[in-house]
Amino acid sequence: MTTPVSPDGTPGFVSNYLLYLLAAASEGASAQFHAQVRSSGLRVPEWRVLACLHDCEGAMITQLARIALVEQSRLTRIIAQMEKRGLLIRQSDPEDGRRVRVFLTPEGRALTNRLVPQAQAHEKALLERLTEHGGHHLKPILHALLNTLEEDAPEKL
Amino acid sequence: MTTPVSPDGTPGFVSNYLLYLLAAASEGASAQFHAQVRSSGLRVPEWRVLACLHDCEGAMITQLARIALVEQSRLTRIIAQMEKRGLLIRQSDPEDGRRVRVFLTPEGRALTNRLVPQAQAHEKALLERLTEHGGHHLKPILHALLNTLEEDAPEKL
DNA sequence: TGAAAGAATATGAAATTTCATATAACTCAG
DNA sequence: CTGAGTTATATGAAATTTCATATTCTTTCA
Repeated sequence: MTTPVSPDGTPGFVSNYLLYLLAAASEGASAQFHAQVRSSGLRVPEWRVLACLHDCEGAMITQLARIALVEQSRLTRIIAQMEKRGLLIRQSDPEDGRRVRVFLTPEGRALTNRLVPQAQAHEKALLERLTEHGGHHLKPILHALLNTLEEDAPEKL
Repeated sequence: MTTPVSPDGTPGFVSNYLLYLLAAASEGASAQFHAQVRSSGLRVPEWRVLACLHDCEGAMITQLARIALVEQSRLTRIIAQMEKRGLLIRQSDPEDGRRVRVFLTPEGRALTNRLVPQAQAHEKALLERLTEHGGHHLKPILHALLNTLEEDAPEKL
């Protein structure tokens, strides 16, 4: 997270490189909340799955993988673990037998309903600390970036 | 990357959640360039190490880990692999025998000097596509975010 | 219809990552 | 100058991740 500068103080390439800034911002901004996630007994991708299901119960593995930013075969195993733990269940789609739809169990939903407000509170606090520095620009510009990226992405919905 | 919406079209929590936007933006923005990295025979953390060394030859493992956003023991092994491949060398610091300082080999430097301009070109292109959407705000606000995070971070320099 | 192509998920096996801790080197108080 | 505390790096072992591919089901279209 520390801004890297050369020994002589020259700013260098990395410290102002967009992809570094994005990765560092994502890591840094997430660090505190992710600690809360872990102390709730979840790993980050598991929390992401729960958050996605909060919005989209019954989503397919592939959808969840895309939204949770996790590779599909990895997500399959994560989902399997979470099912064993009783956080969610898989159900094959009667409309299309290839699809597996994922649903929260009551326990999973309870955990999700505890974490989502924590996430929102954390977000709020973070944005408030940024107001003096144009914090209200942040989300809009990230949306713009994502939209721009989707334009030319070979992304199958 | 796809904006997740509920089946009924309700925007949902995730699609406007800051930490999601940051992670998705970072992933999405990096995807194309990281493909170039891999086709140069490097994995992403290896590229990050090279980029850091480009700015800070002779950095310590711990510094590199922090800047490259990689956990220390993992970086130790990545550095070992890169050394075997002849991209860099380790040298223990005569001032302080605990420290290991890392230097590029000519081969490593050549690769770095090929990739850094590619990274810069990619960044430039991306920012240009964002100009209509306030792209010039992006880097400043990310810097502001990082600064804010550093303020209260227990970060040892 | 039924064979080929396409999609969604699962899985084996190798490689990597993580976590805790070991090792080695330094600092400093007494 | 000695030992407790600290810092930097390394490492063992378990767990996870990756990559390629298998499996299962669906769609297409000749």
